[in-house]
Amino acid sequence: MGGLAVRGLPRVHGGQDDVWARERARRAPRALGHPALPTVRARHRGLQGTAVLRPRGGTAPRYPPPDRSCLPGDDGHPLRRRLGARHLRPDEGAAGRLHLEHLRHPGPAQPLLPPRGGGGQVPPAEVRPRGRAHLRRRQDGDPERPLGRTLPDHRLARHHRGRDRRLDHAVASLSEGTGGASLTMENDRVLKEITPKSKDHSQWYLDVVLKADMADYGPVKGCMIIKPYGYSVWETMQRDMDRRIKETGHVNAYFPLFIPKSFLEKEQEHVEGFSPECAWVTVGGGEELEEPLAIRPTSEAMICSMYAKWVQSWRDLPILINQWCNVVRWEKVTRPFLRTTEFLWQEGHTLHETEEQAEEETLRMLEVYRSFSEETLAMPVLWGRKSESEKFAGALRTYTIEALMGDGKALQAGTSHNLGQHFATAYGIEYLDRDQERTKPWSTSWGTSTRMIGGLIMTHGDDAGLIMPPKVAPYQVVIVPIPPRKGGDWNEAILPKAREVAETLRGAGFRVHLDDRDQFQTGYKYSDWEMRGVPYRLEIGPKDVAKEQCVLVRRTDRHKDFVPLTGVAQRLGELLDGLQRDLFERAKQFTADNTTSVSSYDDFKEVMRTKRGFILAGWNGDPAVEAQIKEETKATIRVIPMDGGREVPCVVTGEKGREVYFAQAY
RNA sequence: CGGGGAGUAGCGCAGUCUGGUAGCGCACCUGCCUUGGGCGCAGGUGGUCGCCGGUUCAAAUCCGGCCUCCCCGACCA
Repeated sequence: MGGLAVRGLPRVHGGQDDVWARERARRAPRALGHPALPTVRARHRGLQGTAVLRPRGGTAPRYPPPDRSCLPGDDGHPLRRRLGARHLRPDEGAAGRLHLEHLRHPGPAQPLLPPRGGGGQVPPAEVRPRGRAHLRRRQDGDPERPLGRTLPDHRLARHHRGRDRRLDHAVASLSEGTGGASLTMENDRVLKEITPKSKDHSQWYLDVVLKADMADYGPVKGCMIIKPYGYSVWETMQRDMDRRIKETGHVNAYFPLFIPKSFLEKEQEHVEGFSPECAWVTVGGGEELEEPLAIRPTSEAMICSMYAKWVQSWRDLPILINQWCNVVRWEKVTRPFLRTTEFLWQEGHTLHETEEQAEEETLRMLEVYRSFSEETLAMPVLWGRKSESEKFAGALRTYTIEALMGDGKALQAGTSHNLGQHFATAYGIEYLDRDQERTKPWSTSWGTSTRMIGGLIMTHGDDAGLIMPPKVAPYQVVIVPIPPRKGGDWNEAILPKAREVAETLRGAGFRVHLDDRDQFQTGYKYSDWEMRGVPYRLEIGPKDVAKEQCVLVRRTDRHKDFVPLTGVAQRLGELLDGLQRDLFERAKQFTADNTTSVSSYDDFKEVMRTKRGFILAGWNGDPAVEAQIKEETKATIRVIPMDGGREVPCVVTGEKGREVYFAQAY
């Protein structure tokens, strides 16, 4: 967050801290039995409250503090979270009960009002069936009809058949086992509401995205809602990427969403590439527009048009502008984060005097993407050049980073284009150079999007749900206080200690959440936070309080560390660093294990039929051969190594070729 | 855009074949009870059965049309 302070403006999250002071104050009296303030109003007021100016500088926190204003499951948040599928638990025995789970924001720790009816007894209610049936029955005027559910025999039989099938299904899904769950252990009571990765990778991905509360479907195909938990990841990624972009000399700006049709049509190759997926606005203010407006699929057309106006002299160069925005591409097949009709991204657009400078810029940003992906997301990537058929519409050369996903398919996670002078020509960008010659500048563009979140999920997640790399985790640690056995009030001993630990860790700059919901048992909370990928869980119970210690449990393997409370912040920092490293190494190993070098086309096909992954093979440079391989194996050239690749025979024709990476693309 | 599957309560589903009272589990609400890996008991709330039309005394159910979502294939970040 340190880099985002703007001179003369208050820090936004200073205001957030203020919100939290109010929140704590709000909660305190409630525990003593006073009526709670209306949560939503309190929160709302807090958000609008005056931001607090805080001194800049000082010790930079090890991890940026979270924007806690909108995290679900956090105290007082008005949103509730609902979960999906349930499965039969094996140890439920004959009862065959189906289980439920649900999260909500915490209610008061103690009842605010005395129980109704004196001793908490519920007055006897009229016995009625559920649902609406009884209402109609009242109306049918037949007082003799029994209350409760009655069905004609044949319907009753059908009903039982249905229920049996349901139970059979539940039992069957259990006996199929847990696949390759890294967290599976004896007596694991974690319910499987997530399809195992090994069973159906696509379904696993969707389950995780929805149930970990990252996103939800909207009313329009391909337009998802990024929920607070998911958006928090994006914000953290944004902060990190934005810093890297600025460190390399760029500044942010914003260009319009609507692009006149004529603008888009100026670059031939560009418009051909994008017109199939363009959304058009043809009516405004109730009238047909004279010229249709494209909703930006990318902003080259708009930005280059403006650059034409702005650039007169070599002294105006380079222009180094980045923009954070949404774009729309009308996709036929959509998946949350990976391919959505509307998505959020960052697009940089630069102008340079020489080809060398443009190329240097293109490669510099490729390196920014590579380091961001590997250092921040712990997502290892291959990087290199795209083939002609895969390059950006209108570009001279396209470079990319590609990550290998768990199902053996490659994900393009960021691209950087040297646009040559194509766009300068098309949009009439000219300037007087140092020799007083009229000259066209060289342009570049580069982008990364919310798709990276999809890559993040698939790179690290397991059968228990998400695994968040510490650097982008909305919560780096969640504190689960464990109530005392028998009668003890956890308000007295455990919670105060837990709050103290939370404050200590927050003070050390960690993103911390204290899960003090009292309507859920600890086991439920464990599973819940595991599903959402929180890197470390901090347990603190009566035994721990007595020993002045706590337990830090790692998300990946549930390894436990018993840590004295005095050194908990330092230890947590080490553990998070370690986990960030481990996640990267683990993913890197996976990529290495699934990169196969082949010398015959038969081997190529065999690998694509079985394990897939990256295939390193010779290619003679002929687009026809590339197309043939795609046709026959689904694999495309993902990356041509920066040095052009080793000289080896072409895997199809046997002619002289260069070694390139193939894979099936997302 | 082709092939497959699905729209019934917040979620997961039965019921549709054979038209005749809107159901189950969980979630949610209330009270009690529990809490070191998804507690338990009791009582409650909640649904124009995706939309439009048709057949019928009567449609979640039969017929026609439309829409949406998911999965697998051809294009893209």
